[in-house]
Amino acid sequence: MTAPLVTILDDEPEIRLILTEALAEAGFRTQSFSRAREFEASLKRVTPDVCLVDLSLPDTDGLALVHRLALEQGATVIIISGRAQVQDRVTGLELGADDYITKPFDPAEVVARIRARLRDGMRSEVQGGDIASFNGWTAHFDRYALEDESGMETPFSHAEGEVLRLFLESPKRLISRAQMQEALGGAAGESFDRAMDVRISRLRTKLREDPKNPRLIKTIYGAGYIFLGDVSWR
Amino acid sequence: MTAPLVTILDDEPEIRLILTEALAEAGFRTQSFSRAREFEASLKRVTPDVCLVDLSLPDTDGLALVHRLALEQGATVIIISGRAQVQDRVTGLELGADDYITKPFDPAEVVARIRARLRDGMRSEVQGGDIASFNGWTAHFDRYALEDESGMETPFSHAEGEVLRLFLESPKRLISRAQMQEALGGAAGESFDRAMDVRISRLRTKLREDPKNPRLIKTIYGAGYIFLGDVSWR
DNA sequence: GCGCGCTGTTACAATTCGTAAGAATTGGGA
DNA sequence: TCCCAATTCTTACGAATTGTAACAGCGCGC
Repeated sequence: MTAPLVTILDDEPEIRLILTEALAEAGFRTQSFSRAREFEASLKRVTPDVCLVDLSLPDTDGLALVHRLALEQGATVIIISGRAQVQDRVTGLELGADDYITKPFDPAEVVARIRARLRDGMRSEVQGGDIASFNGWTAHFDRYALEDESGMETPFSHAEGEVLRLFLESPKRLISRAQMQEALGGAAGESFDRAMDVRISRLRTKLREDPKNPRLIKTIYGAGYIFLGDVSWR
Repeated sequence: MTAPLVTILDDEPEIRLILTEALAEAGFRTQSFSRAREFEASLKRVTPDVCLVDLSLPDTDGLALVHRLALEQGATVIIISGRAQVQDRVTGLELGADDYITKPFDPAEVVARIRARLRDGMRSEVQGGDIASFNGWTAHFDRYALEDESGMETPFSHAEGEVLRLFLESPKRLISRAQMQEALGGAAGESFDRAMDVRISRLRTKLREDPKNPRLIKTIYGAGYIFLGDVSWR
């Protein structure tokens, strides 16, 4: 799978530089343009996944460009503009832009917003199911099954999956009982806390833990639990 | 076509009021909630097109809620928060939110951003034909038949087709029982819900699912169903 | 009218998951 | 070291949820 392509259209060289660097670091391919004419010409050759467009361009009406891109070409457009008035933002968005970021901006936020746009392009596509491996096991959350080293699968229930996911999301870190209740949606204070023990117990069984000597799910007496194991998500 | 449904989750009554009015004026249907618990309960009945969520809720960790909504339920989430730091915005977006608006906000901008989200929901819905393929099967809705890998066809009924289409239109996403009733035109509350089980059971048979270990139509106890399988429409 | 397939209803089996209760473990203090 | 109370584990049980077979009503074509 090739990296997503992001184009930058801005007449200030400094902005182009900052964005190019930040995007490259985030793993995107980039192309940058200082003039709308060149940019539009390039569209005949490639289709960027996201277009960053500055509105205040010397050679074109930025809004008209956005409109062409977004509504006619169906491109994903994020406006980056120095104009911060609400009215500007509203018109930009109404004209078809997918997002509107005002200068000065933080590159990290730009990256996060680009990712958000790419995500909902993905949503209908083959979303890479969440799969995590640890110590010989592979947890397939998409199909609710735990895979053995030998390839044998043991199904797990929704409730068990919630616990397992919580562990795999914070391995080698103490997870207090309260945090777990919170994450599992249980209203705190109730007698629900005993149910949590049972969930963990059942999960341990499926992971074939030795009760005397658990290797993956450790109990910290009086504090909570800690999941050991080297997790890698895919 | 009914107006899009936007839900508001915020503990400040004033904010709810402002948003409700602005959204109603913009032509949306709205539902507002002050507590996460109620909100999540309502999701079992309806599927909002966009969820506005305030992060600073008294009864839940807002970010965890956003994560559940966005990644597990596949909902479109816009965070509305008083926290304006770049770091907050980035984490919110990384966790799956589609947009992040900081207070104080202008209702007009909120409306514009909601519209932007709805637009790209449309974009992927322009799927054409009446034929869908998934995991070796091909469903021909035009002639009510399921085609095997080997080309063998099994006819399916109208009722079975409704269920199958619903699944194929939202693969890898939880579909609650209530949503399914809604989509299948069943008046809720009646004993019709058992009929739905039967439809699904029959569909499973035609898909030759192993009752002990279904691979395509998974049951999420207490929540609904989820269709795994990589769907492509033609 | 008759037969056939579709679909909802009912009844009962299977599964999930929280609760309760007793057993086991832990850690502190005598 | 030994004992006790707090905490945690495990098992059994039961309520709620879900699966599915069997049956019945309906509509349609012949």
